[in-house]
Amino acid sequence: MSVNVEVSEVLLGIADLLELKSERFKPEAYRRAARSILGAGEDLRTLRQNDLLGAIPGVGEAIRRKIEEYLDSGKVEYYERLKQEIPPGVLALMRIPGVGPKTASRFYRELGIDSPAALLDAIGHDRLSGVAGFGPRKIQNLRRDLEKASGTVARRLPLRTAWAIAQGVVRAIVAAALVDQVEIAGSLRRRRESVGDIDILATSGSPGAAIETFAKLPGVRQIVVKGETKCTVILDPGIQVDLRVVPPESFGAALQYFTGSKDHNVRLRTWARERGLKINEYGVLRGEVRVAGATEEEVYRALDLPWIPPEIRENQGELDGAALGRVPSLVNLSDLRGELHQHLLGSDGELSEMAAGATRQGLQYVGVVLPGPHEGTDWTRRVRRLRSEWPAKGGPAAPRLLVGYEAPLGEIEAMRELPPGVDYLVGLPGDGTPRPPAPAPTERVPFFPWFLGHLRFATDPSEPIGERASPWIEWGRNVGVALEVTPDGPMDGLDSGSIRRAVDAGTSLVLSAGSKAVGDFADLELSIGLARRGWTHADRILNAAPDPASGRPTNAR
DNA sequence: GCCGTTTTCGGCCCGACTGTTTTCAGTCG
Ligand SMILES: Nc1nc2c(ncn2[C@H]2C[C@H](O)[C@@H](COP(=O)(O)OP(=O)(O)OP(=O)(O)O)O2)c(=O)[nH]1
Ligand SMILES: [Mg+2]
Ligand SMILES: [Mg+2]
Repeated sequence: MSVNVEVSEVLLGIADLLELKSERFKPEAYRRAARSILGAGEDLRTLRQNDLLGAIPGVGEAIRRKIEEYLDSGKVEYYERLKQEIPPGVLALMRIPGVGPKTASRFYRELGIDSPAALLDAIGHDRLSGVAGFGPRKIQNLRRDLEKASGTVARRLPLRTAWAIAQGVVRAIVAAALVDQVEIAGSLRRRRESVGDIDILATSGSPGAAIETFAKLPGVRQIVVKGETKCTVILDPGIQVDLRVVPPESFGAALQYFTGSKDHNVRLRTWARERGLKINEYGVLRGEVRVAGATEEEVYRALDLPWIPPEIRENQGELDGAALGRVPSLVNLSDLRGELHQHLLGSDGELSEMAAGATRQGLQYVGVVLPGPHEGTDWTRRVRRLRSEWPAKGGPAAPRLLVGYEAPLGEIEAMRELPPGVDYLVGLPGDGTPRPPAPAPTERVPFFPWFLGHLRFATDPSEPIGERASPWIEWGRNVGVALEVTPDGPMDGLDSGSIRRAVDAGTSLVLSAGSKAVGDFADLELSIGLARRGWTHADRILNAAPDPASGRPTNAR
């Protein structure tokens, strides 16, 4: 587990314990610091070396000291002391839906209940009925959730999985024809590598009917909450989906609210308040008068801010930049000229499908990557056939074919010339490869265009990707090789923190579609999103260039 | 505990939904 995750968990634990002690403001301060550390995208040890721990938003003197204590000793004394005061099972009570610090501490203090199992037992023995504030509905809901939740852990979903499910839900909502505008919001719109739930915003002339329809969608296992403007359901695989419905004139304000992040929202709302304005999901208000709300641009403009791309709304400096009129210019889907990591499956007509898919996506070239061996007549035949069967005669719009050769990194590194018919190389470091080879002396490095592909720095989601990616990023810059970004996450390819470090270091990137079907380039949108989260400009991206295989070094030195 | 587009001290975002209440606390987004 990365040290950032470990420290975040300690801080969240402190927050829970303080909240059980009815402490005000401190719990939120610890939670904000924890979120900020996760979103920082830089290893805490590195930040500490550069004396930058205090630069993390929400980390001040006291939390900085606790982080240092953890880095030095693996423990935080304050946390250990707090834990002595409250049994661990009481914290587990707070994970039950609808049970917060107030309820959990009442269970413990008034009824001696110190774990979810003890709660279920108490309900079984009817010890809750008659206790003030616990009516039959609450008891019934608790029983249901306790029986259901035993053994299950709340898990976050990989971006790509959530994206596919969300598309399906959106299609179903649109098909029901009760909504006008629909947009995916929340962490999915911000393209976080993993998301806790799926958030969807809609406008509708008949919000009540829209919500009823949503709650009855096929695959809905449980309706968690359902009201006039919002509905939360659990889908069959145990995935939570939040739908929020607002009137059209509030769409922009609601999208801004529902996209988050929470810390971005809170900061924005605080700025508004300081200017005598109020921001909520219905608009920006001066007194009773709404001065903005239909579009996000309006909302930000009401605070004299430029629109901020969703992918960087993490309160990690984007607001301070925007206040100075500075918003980074990020790579767009339309900047991509091609895709460099397609494989052949051997199916009939796959090349025309691939070319057609590329054309639909507006791509000018497609790189088909062949595995070895690259010698002998067999290889020559494969390449010749590929080139001759590529539908080049499809008119001026037809994408060009590039041919790549992929092999284990050691083989690629040792190559002194490109195999016959090949335009570029793809080096495969292998799963979990901890360190790159020593950089070759400059004069021995031929300037072939190439990149590192199929990156898998972790073989388990708990492993620290960012930490393992760092030496490769540096190596990539020094050797002049790009690193691949795929939409798969969070274990494959680069995470956005690593991407941001790569951008800062001057390492180039290749954005791939991770195609699961021939000619399917749609998930390039997710790779773009990850690159945007890493504050990437188009000039850092190899396949945003008109001719990525021109033979130039892939990086400016 | 953190922080500064009038504060280095005094504030700390704002609203929906539920269950229980006879007017709102708690939880969640
Ligand atoms: N103003 C404000 N907005 C919030 C708050 N909590 C959540 N939001 C907004 C911003 C979030 O991005 C959005 C959706 O909430 P979620 O809990 O689903 O969070 P998010 O999607 O960002 O992350 P997730 O991956 O779901 O954990 O609602 C809050 O306390 N205040
Ligand atoms: Mg969410
Ligand atoms: Mg949500």
